Amino acid sequence: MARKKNSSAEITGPRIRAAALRLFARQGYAAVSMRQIAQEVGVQAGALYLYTPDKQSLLFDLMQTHMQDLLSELAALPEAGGPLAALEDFTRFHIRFHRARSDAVFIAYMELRNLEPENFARIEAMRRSYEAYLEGILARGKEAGVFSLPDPKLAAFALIAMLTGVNTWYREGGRLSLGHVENIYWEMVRKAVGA
Amino acid sequence: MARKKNSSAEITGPRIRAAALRLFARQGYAAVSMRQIAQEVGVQAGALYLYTPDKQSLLFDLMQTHMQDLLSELAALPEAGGPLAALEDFTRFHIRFHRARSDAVFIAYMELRNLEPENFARIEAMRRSYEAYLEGILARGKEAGVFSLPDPKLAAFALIAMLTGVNTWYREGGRLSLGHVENIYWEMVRKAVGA
DNA sequence: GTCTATAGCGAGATAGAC
DNA sequence: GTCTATCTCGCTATAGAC
Repeated sequence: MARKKNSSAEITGPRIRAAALRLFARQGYAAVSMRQIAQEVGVQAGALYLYTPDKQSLLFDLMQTHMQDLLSELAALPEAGGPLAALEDFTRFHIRFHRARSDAVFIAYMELRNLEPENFARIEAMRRSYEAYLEGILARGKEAGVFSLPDPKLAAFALIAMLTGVNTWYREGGRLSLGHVENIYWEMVRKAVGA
Repeated sequence: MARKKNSSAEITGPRIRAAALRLFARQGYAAVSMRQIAQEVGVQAGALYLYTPDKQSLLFDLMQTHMQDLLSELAALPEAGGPLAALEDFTRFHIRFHRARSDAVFIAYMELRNLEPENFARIEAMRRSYEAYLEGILARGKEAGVFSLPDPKLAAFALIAMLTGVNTWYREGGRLSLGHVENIYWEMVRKAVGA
């Protein structure tokens, strides 16, 4: 029989992380107090330290989990036929994944400077790995003559920035559905790489 | 005869703003203390309050000045012949302007959430005005049949995000000069709008 | 596992000497 | 115009009761 004495206790950890994610995204890591997080969860501030050694670790956990999810979902994408199909899959995946986790995306970009050097290096390595995946698609497409682009590395930076930018303006229930947005951005991406 | 008694005093205001700009960009508004700013300038914390009523006003001044500079330099761009030339001018202007003020750009984007509602609204209005300028170029080009793009508004968002992204990776003395980067991005922009 | 209480610190802002 | 000194507040993190 599974332990069940206090079911609410067993989900306090995830609830703390969820509250921290929301608050860090809205106000910024430095501006959020542990008391605020505790209040959001419905516990006292001291209780948080049963789940995290300190505030910095809480931030790092959120960012690390986010980047690990990103890389593992990317790896789970079905194999595409050629560079053009792979680029379309990447484009649609990037928009959907980032849109679904706008708080984590915002934190992973904005709070890098609040990480201690060692933690920063770990997150950066994962980010570079993600960029390298796209750069690989672009380089292969260029070699195969499918894409026409001057510099795969810069193109990867440019496309990722462009696609992530959807998060700054897209709102549920607006003029366009996310599927429609995907189509429009995919058309711009396809043209930008000369395909 | 101009007042000259204490020349260092006359430049304390600008030095405070410069120090705040640097520190806010590197550590974030909430993480920077007035004492830190004062130390950077070489005065005591209390002296800062001769130049700003409080910390929030200091942040708002920096952001407002930045946006005003952006809009006035944009307005000072020479008239371009057609939409294609106007788009190229905008592209190169955006990259150069933002690259030259990366601290202010970072703050203007990241610290929006630390502004009081009224201040936020003022900065947002200026940002929308800048976006509208690009959207106008794109809409005119689309109507004239020079550009082929599905949605001028989304294209404006996408291109601005893409161009601003240069700031996240470009470093002086790297593989490419800024002029070279401009050329590469301009080629991607031109293709993306189907010109 | 959560609470109350608090230690220890540093923050923003102000008062008054010079 | 700048300094020193200080008020008041809120913060992170910990101790110990339950």
